[in-house]
Amino acid sequence: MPELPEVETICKNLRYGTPEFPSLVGSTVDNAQVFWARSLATPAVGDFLTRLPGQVVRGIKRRGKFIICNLSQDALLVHLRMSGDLRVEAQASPLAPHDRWMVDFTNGLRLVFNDARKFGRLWLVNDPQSIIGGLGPEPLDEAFTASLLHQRLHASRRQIKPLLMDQHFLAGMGNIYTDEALHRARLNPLMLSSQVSEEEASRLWAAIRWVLEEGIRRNGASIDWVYRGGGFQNIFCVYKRAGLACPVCGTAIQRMVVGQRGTYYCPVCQPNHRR
DNA sequence: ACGAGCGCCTGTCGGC
DNA sequence: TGCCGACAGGCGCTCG
Repeated sequence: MPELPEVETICKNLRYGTPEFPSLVGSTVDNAQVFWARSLATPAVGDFLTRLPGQVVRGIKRRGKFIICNLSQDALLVHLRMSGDLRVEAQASPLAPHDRWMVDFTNGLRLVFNDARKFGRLWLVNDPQSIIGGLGPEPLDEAFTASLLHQRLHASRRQIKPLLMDQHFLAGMGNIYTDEALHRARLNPLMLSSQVSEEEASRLWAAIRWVLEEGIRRNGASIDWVYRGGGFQNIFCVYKRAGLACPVCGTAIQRMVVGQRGTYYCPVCQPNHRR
């Protein structure tokens, strides 16, 4: 579910606070509770519960789709996967269905992880690199240039869509933003990465940056019952729009399956010339 | 070095 | 109304 812009939005709320709650930064952990043990990837629950109390939140950042909460000793890493969500609230608030774990702070704040599908994961580690070390470039970093993208595309011969969604190739793209970026760049999702020209790579680079930046500007996309408040879904060109008119040319958007994922594209704007 | 299939889970929606 | 399959923002595994 959440892709880079949704994760960034959640991160910002934790880091800077919201109208309702202040930033988590500076808070000291009082205690933690785990309601669904499999949400915790590492360490074992007992370790987790004893290591956390007393640690202070030093900072909160994002890498790809990971939320990294730097503590005085360790780092807390959260991956939301398909349906995960993090919220801050007062400790008097009632728990909600699907709450999987929570951390209470000595200042009365509570961080809660809600995850209907139970795919989300949490790690408490000394070295975050052990978890996120294999991630590809950060798409909004200055270091991620059009020529780097072109070069990396030519390093493999894969269908472009699954490659863009491979977190080792590029960190943060998911199903929605990939479909939107490919449409904006006028590239067919099945196109082989090694056949993307320099000009096409340049278009794709600009499209990736645009959809991610616009997604962040609009606080992500709200699709289901989670991630309320985002607005990116209002400007989808292709995603979940099968049968509707392409906003560029008016042709009916089509759906196909690529790499086991529902894939939306315009057959006219994104023709499949080469395979 | 690839892609396909599947497991992990719960909820929603459309068709019959 | 109720049941049943398809599908959903992700990712790691095995198997050709």
